[in-house]
Amino acid sequence: MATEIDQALALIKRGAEEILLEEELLEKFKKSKPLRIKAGFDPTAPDLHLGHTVLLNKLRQFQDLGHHVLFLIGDFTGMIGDPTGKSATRPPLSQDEVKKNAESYASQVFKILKRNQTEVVFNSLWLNELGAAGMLKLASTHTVARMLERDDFSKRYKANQPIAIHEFLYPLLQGYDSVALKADVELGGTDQKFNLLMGRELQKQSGQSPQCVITMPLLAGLDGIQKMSKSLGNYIGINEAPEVIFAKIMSISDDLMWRYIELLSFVSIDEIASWKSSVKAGQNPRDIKVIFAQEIVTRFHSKEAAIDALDNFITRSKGGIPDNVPTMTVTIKEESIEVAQLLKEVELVASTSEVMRLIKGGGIKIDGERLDDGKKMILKNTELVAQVGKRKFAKIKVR
RNA sequence: GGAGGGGUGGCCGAGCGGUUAAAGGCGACGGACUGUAAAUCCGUUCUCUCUGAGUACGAAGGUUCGAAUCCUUCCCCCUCCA
Repeated sequence: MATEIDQALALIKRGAEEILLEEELLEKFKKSKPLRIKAGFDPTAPDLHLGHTVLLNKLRQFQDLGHHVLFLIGDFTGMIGDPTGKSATRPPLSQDEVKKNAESYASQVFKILKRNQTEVVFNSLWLNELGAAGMLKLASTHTVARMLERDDFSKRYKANQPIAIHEFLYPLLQGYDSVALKADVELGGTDQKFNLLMGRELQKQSGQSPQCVITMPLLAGLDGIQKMSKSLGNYIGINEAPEVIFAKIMSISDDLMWRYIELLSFVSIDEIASWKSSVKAGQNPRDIKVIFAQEIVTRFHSKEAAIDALDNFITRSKGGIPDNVPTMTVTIKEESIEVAQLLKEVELVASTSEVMRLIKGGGIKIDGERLDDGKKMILKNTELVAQVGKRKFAKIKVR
């Protein structure tokens, strides 16, 4: 019996940054009844990327151990916007929008989580009830000095950056969520540590046994510097096309590659260690990336898609045009259209000015031929394959 | 409420009446090299009907032949005092 719990603990510990307090978690496991595992998410339109899956995978592990996941959508706290990072106050979303976004979450999240062990909850349910009086009572439990202990706040304070009063309320509300949900465990990124601990304190104050806090490392974005996020454009989305996911993984730097593998791969720790030693012995790290890219594409698409993506990748690296480039159809009124205009039309580039620039640098090819004139006219009823840079391709039909 | 400092292109940051689409750095993008890695080198970096034109330095007005640069009002941020 003891060994089973030890195994469970080991599983949960893998990849986790920190567990507070581990002994308490062990105690909770020993009670051998399903625990309530909480994790909070933004109510904004979700476009899940690999960074989110670090956390989701961990939730899934809890489910595999028989526990119950409380998937919290912060539709109330979303009005504040978590001050972590740079987000400011956001306009509140309408009920319809929240509902739509929740559905969108469901369609993505259940690629990882088990439906029957997941409960989707909205914090507006209890936070709307809290009222001004409740809010004041909550706010009175902590001091400004305590709030300034939070790394993010103190940095901004020292740097003379503004901190709005309501931002102080965010951690309190998130903590109150744990009270309302009677959470046993809360998961979050390392940047959430302060907020997660707030939950413990508030639970203690209201006589509950405090939740355990598990922080997961933040997955670095493709730039290797900032955390992965959609707004920074350094992400790999789980809904992206197989070839795109594959290509993005291949472009990860060698140093960063190992962090991705450690946080995202399901292969055993021993296996990863053997990869590392073979690279050390001279194997091309690219080969490891291929294996890893296959695993990820398989997870979110299929085995076949992963094989195709690899073929695609090989073709491209030889300078060829891959088989399955996306096809776009452009309908024009005139008899012909300028290439520059056309490329902008299909959103291969952001502006015609950009086309002109790229042409000067030799970055655009049409049907494999380098383009040197942005004003070249393309006639109606023609088809061509356009390439922008090394990675962007499109088959364009002009009608 | 009072005193002072500040708001420049994705970011940082020069410029403080004309030669400024705005130095420099970072980032980003393209090219070469390569393993679509790193490093390095070269080029680009507001838009458009692109060897020309139009918009741009918090917002709106004004002074001037000419303003990011001077004046007025407004908005926002920071510091100190109350």
